[in-house]
Amino acid sequence: MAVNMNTASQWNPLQLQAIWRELEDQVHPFSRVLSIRGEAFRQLDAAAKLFIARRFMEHVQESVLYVIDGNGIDRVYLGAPKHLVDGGGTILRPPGSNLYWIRPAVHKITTATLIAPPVPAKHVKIPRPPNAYILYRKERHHHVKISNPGITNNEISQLLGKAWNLESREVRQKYKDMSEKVKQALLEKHPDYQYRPRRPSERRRRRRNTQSQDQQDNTDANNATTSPGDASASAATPSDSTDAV
DNA sequence: CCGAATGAAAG
DNA sequence: CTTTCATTCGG
Repeated sequence: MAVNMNTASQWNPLQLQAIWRELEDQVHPFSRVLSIRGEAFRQLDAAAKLFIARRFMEHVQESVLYVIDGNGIDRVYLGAPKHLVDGGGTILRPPGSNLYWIRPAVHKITTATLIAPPVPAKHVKIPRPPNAYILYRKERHHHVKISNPGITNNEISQLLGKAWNLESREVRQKYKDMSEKVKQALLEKHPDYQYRPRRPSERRRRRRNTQSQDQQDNTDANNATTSPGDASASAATPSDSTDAV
């Protein structure tokens, strides 16, 4: 496993064909992942792996990856990562190591310990980066709570919200910079991160009314969410009773 | 889950 | 413009 990627394989073309024919038995219209015995895989050099991968790619028409089985079976899989995590599996990459695929946990997980580093899986939810005020509040939360026995979190928010607005631009800028750094660190760790808020529909109904909402109509003080725009959504207001999770 | 603050991001 | 959600944690 050295540097030669583009050099010729130690296997001649005829041998490569033979290796491929054996694996090709697994190929059918619905197979998206190839299974290769660990022992056989270790016989392959870089060029041979590339040869096989390209052949398989002709069938699946997508980028593929070699992934070592992390469930205790001496086996390697070739395919797009998404097919390995579809059923809830996880692909882990211990630092400086190969990729391991962890099965959801069907019957027996014998060698789960093989993969110690808690590298986040593909689809774990990444929390959004905190904004300047959130960092400010987080930093002072404990102190405020200690200083004001019995204070509630909501009151802490009110207190620190006031304090925040009274802070100098320098102080606020300091936290703004911090939030920016936190965000950059997150993007570095998760280059594909994207804030994806759920649609209002798939979450709860009524949200609190903010500034200048005014009392347009006091028939139902509980019903907010009146769009100021037009009459398109006036009558509807679907679901209102049960939202929850 | 909600709320209470602020602000980033998305629609 | 609107809403979600990042922080906190008792209700």
